[in-house]
Amino acid sequence: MVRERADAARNRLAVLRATEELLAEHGPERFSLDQVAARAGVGKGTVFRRFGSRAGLFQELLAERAARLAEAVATPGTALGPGAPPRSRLLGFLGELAELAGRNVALFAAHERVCAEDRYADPTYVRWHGHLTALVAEIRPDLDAGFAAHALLALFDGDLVRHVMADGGVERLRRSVRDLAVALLGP
Amino acid sequence: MVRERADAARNRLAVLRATEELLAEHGPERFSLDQVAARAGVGKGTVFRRFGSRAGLFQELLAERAARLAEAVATPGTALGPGAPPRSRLLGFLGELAELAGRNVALFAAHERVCAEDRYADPTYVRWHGHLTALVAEIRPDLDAGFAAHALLALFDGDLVRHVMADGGVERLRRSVRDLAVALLGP
DNA sequence: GAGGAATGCGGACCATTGGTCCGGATAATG
DNA sequence: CATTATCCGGACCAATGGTCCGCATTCCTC
Repeated sequence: MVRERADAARNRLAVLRATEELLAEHGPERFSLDQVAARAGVGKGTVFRRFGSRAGLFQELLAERAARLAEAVATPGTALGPGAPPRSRLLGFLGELAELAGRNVALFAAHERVCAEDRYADPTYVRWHGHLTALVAEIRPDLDAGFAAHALLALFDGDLVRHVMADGGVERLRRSVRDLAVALLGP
Repeated sequence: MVRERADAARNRLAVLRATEELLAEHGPERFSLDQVAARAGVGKGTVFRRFGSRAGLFQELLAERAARLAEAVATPGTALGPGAPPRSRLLGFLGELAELAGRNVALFAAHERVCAEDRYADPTYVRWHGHLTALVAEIRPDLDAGFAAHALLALFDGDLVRHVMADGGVERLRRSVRDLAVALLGP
């Protein structure tokens, strides 16, 4: 693999930053990739060459935002990492997810909307789902773990998060998620 | 209110039937309203005049399919109606919803996709959500009932349903939903 | 059954937008 | 500075949700 050319790197960052800005400005409203390109001071072709499609752009942005969490989950010895008791791993993970969703509502919404076709194809979703499935299977072997994992991830649906946070902020989201998870996992 | 003209009624039915056919044929793939109009033997304008938008079409179709359930839930003295114990009302309702979702996977998926903008605007969703919220509040007053109701409805996400049913059929869906609900409601 | 008003029809038309393409520009290399 | 591989940009394309209006159909009244 040859090194990324300087202009390519510069443009990639410009596009990502422009997307963030537009997400912040437009909130849940949809915006076109023309706008992204214009904001980034770049041609439309560049956006598509880099990210392949609208979906690719948001997937990459989400992956970037989720990187820290992914690392925390994979590092042994930490509160969320392998070795910790599964129950607290799961609750902790959901808490972090709530934090992440709260700080990136617009991104979450855009990402879902764009991945509606087959969300199971998105790497980040798949990773989260796999993680939760394993934990649920360990804690409540009597449940359909895969199904329960999807159900838990559904709690972070962009519209739902926005709706809940509009009246109660991140605090309410975090508490509601936790209560539901506790109820589901049993004592 | 003046009576619906004969040709209007005929065309409305033709469009609904055409939509059903296309849903059955195309499955989860998206199809255009041009196709619907062509299949119905009708002009595109007719489709839009009747239903207002793509969303309106699927909303009306869903409402039609959900009519029987809505009636069951509202009729006192029946298993799901007012007067029955809340817990069995809730579990029964979810069971019926699973049945409905299983028989209309493509419609559920299309409906969600189209209502992604603001699903809380869809009358059917709102009705279901209200019903569940009331029941949850009665059974588990300690939970955030509105949030829990959204979470329960998320179990019928079109893609999730399709995924679960692909390996286990309606039976697995029904069982998984029930297990999760039981776990959530407590003993 | 005839006449006229009200309503509905249909498909040409529009605007938006995701995605493609290629001639020209730019950056790495030596 | 020359060479070459890579990248850029915006014109272009196709699909599609939605609009519009001249014409046809239906319905009501007499």
